[in-house]
Amino acid sequence: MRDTQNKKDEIISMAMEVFAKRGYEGTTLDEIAGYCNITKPAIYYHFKNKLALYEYVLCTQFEEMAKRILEHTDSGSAEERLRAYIVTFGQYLIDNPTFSAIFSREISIGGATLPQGCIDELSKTLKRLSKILEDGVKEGIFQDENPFLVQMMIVTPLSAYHTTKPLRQKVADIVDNKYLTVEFADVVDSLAEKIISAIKI
Amino acid sequence: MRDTQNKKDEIISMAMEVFAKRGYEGTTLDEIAGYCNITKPAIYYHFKNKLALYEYVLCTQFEEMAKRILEHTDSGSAEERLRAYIVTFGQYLIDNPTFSAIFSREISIGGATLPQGCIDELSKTLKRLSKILEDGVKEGIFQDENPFLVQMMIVTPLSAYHTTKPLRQKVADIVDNKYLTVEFADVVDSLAEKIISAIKI
DNA sequence: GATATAATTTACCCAATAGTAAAATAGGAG
DNA sequence: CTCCTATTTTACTATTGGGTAAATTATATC
Repeated sequence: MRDTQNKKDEIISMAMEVFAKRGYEGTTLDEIAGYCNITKPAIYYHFKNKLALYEYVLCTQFEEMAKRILEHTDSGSAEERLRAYIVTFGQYLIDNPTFSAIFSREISIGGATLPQGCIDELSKTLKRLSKILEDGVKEGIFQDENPFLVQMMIVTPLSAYHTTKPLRQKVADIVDNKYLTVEFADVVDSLAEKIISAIKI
Repeated sequence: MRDTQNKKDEIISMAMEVFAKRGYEGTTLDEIAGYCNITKPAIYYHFKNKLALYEYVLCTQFEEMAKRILEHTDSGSAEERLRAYIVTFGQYLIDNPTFSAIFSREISIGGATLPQGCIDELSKTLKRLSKILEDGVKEGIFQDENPFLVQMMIVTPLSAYHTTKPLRQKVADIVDNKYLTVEFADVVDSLAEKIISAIKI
């Protein structure tokens, strides 16, 4: 048999890019197939249908993201773990540049079509964040905060900042030039400090 | 002539709902027409095509939002104006419940397809925010901050929080129940205090 | 009431696209 | 070399959905 795993991986990788750029509805399997130098029915050999491919891509990403966050936030003070939570998420976006568009779009429809697997992974990260915030309160360093809001304050500005580079160029004249050239990694660090200082007692 | 403006307004209103729920690509003109109890070609009498309808809806909303923000942030101390900026945006989402989904989705694709009119309106709000932050620095109460990031810290958590109510229900068991029932207006106030405390000296 | 015009419908066309059936091809095992 | 199975292609179907032309209906004005 031929090396099908490579081709399957290529399909997944290209699918991510196209889904990120065009959204689920705007994506055509022909476009994905084209990037992989295969034809559409070859995709159907590897995946049941378009939705299954999308959900596979989505779940893989959510799993990987949750795994990384949990790994990096399991020890240290509450403040250290909160910082790690934010920075790890930011680093995940850097390492997976197509994820932020897909993630933002799913959030924008309230996760209505998010497969259960993704919701479970999201739950894991939220649970971890809740624990960190709770521990911070016990340590006497954090105020009591709504974890939903803190979660939103972390993931949405970062993924949006990541996707809106072209938009910032278009409104460049409005703002001092020094802010246009900021590295995303610095934005992540800056956000982490702001959030921590916002919830510290 | 019949009262076409009412019907046109109805089309716009229904179009907003459907675009919010399904995204641009996922929206069909037949669905919009159905909600208005008319047929598809009647939409074409009022609008050139699907894109023109979408852009009309989008621009109308962006204009109204920018207008409100500018009106409410033109006097007071930098801190007062920053708080007003955040609260006015939050109130706009409350008053226009379909806007947050549309807005988030546009942000998620980096504003790539955003018509120039919307970019101009967005620029106005960003310019205002930059001015507020600058004034705060002059007043000696704010640190020097990246206005792009502050803008993201305001608009993205609020619009995402607003759209993800169904998602929060799905992960309800993870988090203390008291956080599930928080009113959105309180979330807005809470975010405003956090952002202000984060950038204060 | 007749006429003009505004608004809407019926009946289409056409392109795009998800999905399928069956043939073709490639490569490994015997 | 031959057979078997995995993989992919060719050729197709069916449907959806944006868009249009022309007929139709309603309404205001004279």
